[in-house]
Amino acid sequence: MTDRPRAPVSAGLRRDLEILELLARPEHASGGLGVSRIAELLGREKSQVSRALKALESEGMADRDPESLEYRLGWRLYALAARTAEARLTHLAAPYLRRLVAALNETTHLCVLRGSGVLTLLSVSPTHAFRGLGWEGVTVPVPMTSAGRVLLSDWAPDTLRAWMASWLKESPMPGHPRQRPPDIDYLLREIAMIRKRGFAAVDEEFEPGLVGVSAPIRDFRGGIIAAINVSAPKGRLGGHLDEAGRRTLAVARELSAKLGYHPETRPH
Amino acid sequence: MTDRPRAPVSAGLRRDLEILELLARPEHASGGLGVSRIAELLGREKSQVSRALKALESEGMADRDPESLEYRLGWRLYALAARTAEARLTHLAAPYLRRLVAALNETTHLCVLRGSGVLTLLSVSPTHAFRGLGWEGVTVPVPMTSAGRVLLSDWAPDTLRAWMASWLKESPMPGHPRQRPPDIDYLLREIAMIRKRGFAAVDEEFEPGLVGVSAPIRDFRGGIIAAINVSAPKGRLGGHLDEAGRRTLAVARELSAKLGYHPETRPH
DNA sequence: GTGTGCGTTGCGATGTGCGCAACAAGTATT
DNA sequence: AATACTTGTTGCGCACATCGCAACGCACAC
Repeated sequence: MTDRPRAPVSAGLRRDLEILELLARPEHASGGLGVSRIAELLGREKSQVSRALKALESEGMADRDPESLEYRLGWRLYALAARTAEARLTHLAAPYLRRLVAALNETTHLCVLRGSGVLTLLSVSPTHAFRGLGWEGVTVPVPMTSAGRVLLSDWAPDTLRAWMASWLKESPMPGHPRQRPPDIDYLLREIAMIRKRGFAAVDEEFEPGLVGVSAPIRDFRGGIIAAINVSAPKGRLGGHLDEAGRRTLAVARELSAKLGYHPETRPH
Repeated sequence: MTDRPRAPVSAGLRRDLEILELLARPEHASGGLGVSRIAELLGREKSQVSRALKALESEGMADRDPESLEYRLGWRLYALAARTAEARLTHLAAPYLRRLVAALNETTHLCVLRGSGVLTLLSVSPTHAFRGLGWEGVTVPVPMTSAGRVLLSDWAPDTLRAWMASWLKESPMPGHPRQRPPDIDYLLREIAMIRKRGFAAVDEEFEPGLVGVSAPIRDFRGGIIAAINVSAPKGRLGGHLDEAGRRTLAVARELSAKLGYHPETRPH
């Protein structure tokens, strides 16, 4: 307020995205939301929300049910999303994940590093599972998950320390308050092991009773762009976690090859 | 310029979407675009484009390659869309099913793969038929129904074999003891035909006297997420099953487009 | 050296979004 | 029926964010 030297703010964009993010929350996605409720949840003036939503609707970013006057996400968002790099990767990866599911009979995920979290792009579940649906589009903390560690595993140690320090500052563990992140040296040792054997395994570090393995996906440039993850209750997968890791790694290597990766193309 | 009586414009949003739309163009999607080129294509000041893109990037709507300084679409679009795809489907499908009902005068269903069966999310019947209470919430075995076969139809043959094997183990045909599942080679041939002509048809395989056609629904990721099915007594629909299939396919394509599916999103 | 291309930044004038308050329309309460 | 609630939209003045120009930093070419 006093001496902001230059405030490169884009208030409108942030407001619009807050609204869209709210519409995307799973608990609202099915029903839709009205103006007043959105304004209340966001702590904004309903007049602003009304005008913003009208604009969003006229641009196709939100749809409105003419009867109930409730808003939901619009067609244009989906059209745009189809063109992202993530969509292409997801599409290529789907058959590989299905093969892994057929082999292991456990749910598999395709994950990427997004900002300060691990974003799940795609989940594929075996026949006996209730339903995937849970994790797509959701982010989980990086350092406690096998997928997150794999995604960090080609970084230099000092880069990693710096990243981890800033991550700790900005990530107050929303939703998982009891979890404490691992200390950095432990993480570095884990990552060294990941590089050695090619895949990561975690045993109840992220969720009690849950184990998981992950292996990296590389593209033609040689860097890690994504991870394939398998997660399951410890009772089912705990006994043969190592074998699951090797199979995951094998599938990840095939997908990497499909993306143009050659093992000698390692990054600098 | 002179007397805009009331201008409820949201210039910022429009500008941002113009930029995103440009980044989404297939010819740029792989390469990325620089600030000057975007400004030129849009006829805007490059300073504005620079600032707008900085904001978009900070919100995750655009990604920037630090080397080439080129922008492309960001992860957040994908994350927003992925979380709501399912809810959006159930909400959007109803009018399309009704249109199909109006055209064919037969009951139509919206089906998804859930667990080891085909779950019907929504049924729409013509006025003369019994209302409701038909199939919503009910699951039927995958391999004997046209909807089930459609839902499997973008899987690779070996994945399909593995899936089918585990399905046979865990699905003792509850409720339909006299039905024997088709052998796998037959199923593979059927699926090959589905891929070729775009829809599936079954003739009394699931229930004596019952015929049905199904066509796939794809979302912005390109994968099959649901199927539209038309089922009817053979006496009524059997004569023009092929035409019904083509009409179902046409409606399914429209719905897929509404969900953000672009045909060129298909894998090779 | 000077030429081009790129992307970023300072700054004043302009125009847009902000927030209050009034309004319209619908639904429950008496 | 009249009232008191909803919920969503709109008018309007002021403040401030954005626009567009111009200058700048930087890289590369010749």
